[in-house]
Parts: sequence; structure tokens; C-alpha cells
Amino acid sequence: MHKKVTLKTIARDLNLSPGTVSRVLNGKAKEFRISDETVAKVFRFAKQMNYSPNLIAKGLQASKTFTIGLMIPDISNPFFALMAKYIQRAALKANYSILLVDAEENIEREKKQLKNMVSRKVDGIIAAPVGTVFDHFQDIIAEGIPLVFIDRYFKNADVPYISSNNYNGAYEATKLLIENGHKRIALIKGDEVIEPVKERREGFLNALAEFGVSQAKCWVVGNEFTIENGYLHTIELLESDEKPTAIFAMSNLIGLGVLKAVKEIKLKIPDDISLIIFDDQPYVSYIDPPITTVKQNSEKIGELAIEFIIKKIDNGSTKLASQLIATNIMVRSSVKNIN
Amino acid sequence: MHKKVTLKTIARDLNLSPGTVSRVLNGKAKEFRISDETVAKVFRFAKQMNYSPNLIAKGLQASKTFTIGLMIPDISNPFFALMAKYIQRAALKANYSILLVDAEENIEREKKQLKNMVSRKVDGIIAAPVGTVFDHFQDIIAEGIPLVFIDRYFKNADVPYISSNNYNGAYEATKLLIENGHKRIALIKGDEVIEPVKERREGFLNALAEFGVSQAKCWVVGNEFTIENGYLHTIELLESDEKPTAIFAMSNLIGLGVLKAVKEIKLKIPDDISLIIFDDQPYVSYIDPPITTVKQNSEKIGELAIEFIIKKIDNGSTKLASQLIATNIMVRSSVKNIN
DNA sequence: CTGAAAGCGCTAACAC
DNA sequence: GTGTTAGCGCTTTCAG
Repeated sequence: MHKKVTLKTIARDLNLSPGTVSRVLNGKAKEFRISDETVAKVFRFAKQMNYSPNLIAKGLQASKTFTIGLMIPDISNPFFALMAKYIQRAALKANYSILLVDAEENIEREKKQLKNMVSRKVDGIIAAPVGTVFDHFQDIIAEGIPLVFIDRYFKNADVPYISSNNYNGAYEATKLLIENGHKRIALIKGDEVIEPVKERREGFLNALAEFGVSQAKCWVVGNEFTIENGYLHTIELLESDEKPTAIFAMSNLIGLGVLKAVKEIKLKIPDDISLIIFDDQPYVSYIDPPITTVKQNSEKIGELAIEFIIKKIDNGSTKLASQLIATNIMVRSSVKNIN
Repeated sequence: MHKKVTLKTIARDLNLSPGTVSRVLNGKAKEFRISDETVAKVFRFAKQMNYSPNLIAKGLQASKTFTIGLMIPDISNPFFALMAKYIQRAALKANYSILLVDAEENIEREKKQLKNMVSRKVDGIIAAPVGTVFDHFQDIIAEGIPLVFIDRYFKNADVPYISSNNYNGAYEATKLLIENGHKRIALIKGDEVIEPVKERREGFLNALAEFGVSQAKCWVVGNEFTIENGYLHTIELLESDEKPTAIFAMSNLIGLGVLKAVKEIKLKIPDDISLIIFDDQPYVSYIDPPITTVKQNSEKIGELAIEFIIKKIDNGSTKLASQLIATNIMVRSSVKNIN
């Protein structure tokens, strides 16, 4: 096993002081007018010894770790995975690393790992919170750690967020359905504890109202962002006498559940039932029929979140406003025109 | 902004020494026979002050950070996202945190971030390497940092790996095709620089040979794990005069490309062309037709990787063997029996 | 131009 | 039972 090389060992070997070596290696040679000879010597030796600065020690003394905590409810959900990718990319560009936690939709886990992040002295936290309670996030604020929510958020918490414009997205999707002649529409949604779920439901309901579609003949069902939830409610819906002509699935997983159910009862999209899914995923364009979706701009959300958090890290007094990012309807072939 | 509370401040406020407070808070009260009174006092005060241990300081002094670096080629690829989930879960269970890097299939990025991980003093690294070169991984070994490859690996590197049994998986898939009467099969593969690609190709070829299918009438094409690669080659394949009756897509992304192409030229699976995809994803069972796949055991791979790395961290001399994890054929409806 | 020393927060060795 | 001290590796005054 190889012996460790630190500033001190380098200094000793070169008959210099740790301070000097530190200054050189941190590009402060000019500033301190250190002789070219010394500079060259240090660089050469450090390279030769394959010196690797100890960021832990640096972090301890600077009270800054260049680490951002990323708290995600489910990294295997492609929506979050994609967001993680962009957040990661933006973070690295700014020389920050990402400490990843998958809360697995479990609030206890979220709490515990949030504490861990505090102990690890992350410089900031980006989180898509799991539940309805956010006391544990208040603690983060109290600790003075910059925090921003992505995707999910709490309206009544004083924490800024970057999310899709969920209301508009749902509104537009519903409008599209209505324009295609649909008057019997079912919304399969997630848990309303989640703010974006409320927003999407509002967008849906308001579109119905605005275009004079009877809410009495529409459905608002479901309570989870899962395949199971989409599946069960679709079965129920499609087996009822007065069934809908279109389904609006509020997430990619719910959408998968709808697909599963429709296939199982041998119906055809869009002939028997039209479908639109909130959240676009690669596969939806390659299946038969390609699904019309509401695409969220994960890249922008990720970039803004990092930008935001870094600004806050660099200047704690910064007061940045939450942002709602526009969505895009990706029109494909899962909505039938029944006008 | 709140003032920081450290062992020292607690000690001062309580008229104790930092050492004592440390011992109490680390559950060593019994061992040092510290008075119940003191213990209670310390715990109460620490809780009241919302004390959070500084893991950075702890890490510096113990030369152990309880952090594992996870290097992934593309976290938005659901295969890797799922693996990341399981690795993360297993790591947290053992009180380790995950420092995530998405190399974005870019070797320079991988190199740079590997160095960063070394500087951050991660206790071990789990990586699915991007390319063909692995000098930079040798450096990790030289530093004495435990390292294990997952999914992708190098046969000639002295680094242990946990991966699917790629050879067998491909062999079984090919066998299934042959048993269903296919004699004109195309394999669309990734870059052969990647060891599992070679293995899968071998499995494919050997199955052909073993069951007496003419390799002259089969195809081995493609060079990337991308949708584009799958798409382009499928188009070419299906537009040729002597086209295959079945396609074996070597990854989920290639499979998506095949789906895209097949749809575009208005062919039907499995009537016009049979398909089997290496790597199972949720959506494949809900589309029409459901796709037969080779399912990899991501959970097991993830768990073993963590188990492995922690063993190695705890006992550097441990010499653990690489492992190939069995795959499973998920028979669905994308393979037509043409016997 | 460079060195010496203090300190970031913590633990462990050594005192008593 | 508890205090004191040294040191993890680094940067940063303060000296000279």
C-alpha cells in the first residue's frame, strides 16, 4: 500500500513550508510573488508524487464542502432520473459534487437522510419532497443551509421551488381533449397532498368549466403515482356503463397502468379510448399508438435549481423567487377526434 | 443566522471537556463509566441545541468518510437508474452515503471525476466504466481505494466485477428464437469495446452454432447502446431483400430504436418480425405486443456490489471473486413461432 | 519571497 | 469519571 502524500510531506521533501506549497498549488504564486523556481519545483514534485488534495481537510477548514445534497423520492422513476442527470451535469460544471439520496417515497427515510446531509455539511440541498409534512425542512432552513424544492413543493412553506407549470400543462392537455370532441373525460391522479397534483387537477377542472364540459359526466379518481393506481382505476372506469371517451393520466407511472388495463380488457387506443399522459418518456413515441403527452422541461428545472442554489450559497442574502417552467404538449396519436 | 454548536461549545456550556461530551454522544458512556447525571445532561443539552455532529471533522480525523463513490455512464438510462436505486438502498442500510457521478459516456469526464472522488476521500468506488481504457482506474487501486465494477468491466484488469451472466443471457435468448423456428436472426449490438457486448455476441453466436443455424444467414450489426443505432440498423435490415425473421436487440435503448423503425415502416411485431430485447423495463409488458426480454437482476448486482465494497473497506486484504448474476428470460408475445 | 503557528471539529492516548 | 493534549490536512494570518 502506498504512503500518503500531503502538503506537509511535499513541503518536507522539498525543504519548504506547507504554507508555501499550499500557495503554489492553489495558484497563488503570483500573488505571493513566489520564485519561479520554487513554483516549478513544487508542481513537478506534486505531479510526480501524484498528489491529490484532501478535500475533507479543505472542507473542514473552509466550512465549505462543494457538495450539494440531492433528495429524490424515487430515482428509478425516469422523470426523476432525467432530472438527476441534468442537476448532476450543472453541478459538476460549477465544481460541485452530488450526494444522492433516494427517499423511496418514505418520509422517515427523508427525515433521517436530511439530518445526515446536515452532518455532512453539504453546502445546499435540492429536494423533491416526499410527503405533506415539512418540519424537517424547516430545520434545514434554521441551520442556514440553502434549500430549493424541485417538482414537488409546499405552497405554504417559505421555501422556493422550481417546478413545471402544472396548472397550465393540465389545462392545455384537457383543452386538447375537449377540442377533439371529448366530453366524458376521466382524470386519474396522484395523492393530493402533493401540490402539483392539486394544480393539475385545478387545470383539468378549470378547462372543463371554461369550455362548458359537464363536470358531472367527468371523473376525478386515484390517489397515487403508481402503475397499480392507474391500472385499477382504468379497469373500473372502462367497465362502467357510462364510460369515459378519454383518460388523462397524471404521471408516467399512472399512464403505464392505463396502458396495462386497456390492453388487458382488449380495448384499442385511441379508437375505444383516448389517452394523454402528463410527463413524456422516450418509449411513448415508439409504441403503438404513440402517446400524446405533456412534456416537462427537466433540463431547465435541473439547471435552474443548481443555479439558484449556488447563488444562494455564494450570497446567503439572495432572495430568489420560485419559478414555474412551461410544459409542452407533444401531440401524437392517442387522442381520437370524435367531433 | 444561528450560531454553530460543536462538541466544544457544548462542553463549555456544560462545564465539561470536549472529550467527555464526545464519549457520551458516541455511546461510550458505559465503557468510560461516565456518571448517569453527566450522560443525561449531555444528551438533553445536545438535543435541545439540536446538535449535529460534523462528519467532515470526523472524517478527517478517522480517515474514513462513510461515502461511496458511484460512477455511472448514464443515470437517465433506466437500467442504471434502477441499479443506482438498489445500490443506494444497500449503502444507506450500512450507513454509507452515495456520491453520484454521471460520466455521460465520456471518458474524460470519468477520469476527472474519479480524481475528484479520490480527493474527496471516498471509502470505496463502484463504477460501470465508460470506455476501453482503464489506466485511471489503476490509479484508484494504487491509492488503495476499494473498487468494484458493475455491469461493464475489463477482463484483463485486475478489478473484480459484478455483472449479469451476459453470455448465458444471450445464449438463452437466441435459443428461444431458434426453438421458435427462426433461422434468419439479426443481432444489433453495442460497442465491442464493452466486455458484456462481446459476451452477449458470443452467446448469440454459440447458440447459432450449437443448434446448427447458419451464421451466413444471420447478422451481427451495430456499435452503440443507443436508440439511433437500433433504429438505423433495423431500417437497413428490414429493407434488405433477404431480411431476418427475428431481431435480438442488445439493450433497452437499441430495443427502443427497433420499435421505432418497425413502426415507421409499418411492420407488425411479431407477425412480420420477431423481437427480443436484452434488459427488461416496466413498459415492455404494457405495450402492444408485450416484448419478450432478458431480465437482469439489478437488485442483486447492486446489493452484491455494496456488500463487496464494504467487506473490502473493512478488511483491505479481502480478496473477493467477481460474480456473474443469472438473467431471466421474460417470455411475452414478441416472438412468433414459425415452425 | 517564505516560514511559523493557529485553528477548523473531532477523537484517542494519556493523565489523574 | 473526567480533563488535557495532540493531530488528522489544510489555509491563513502574522512575521520577517
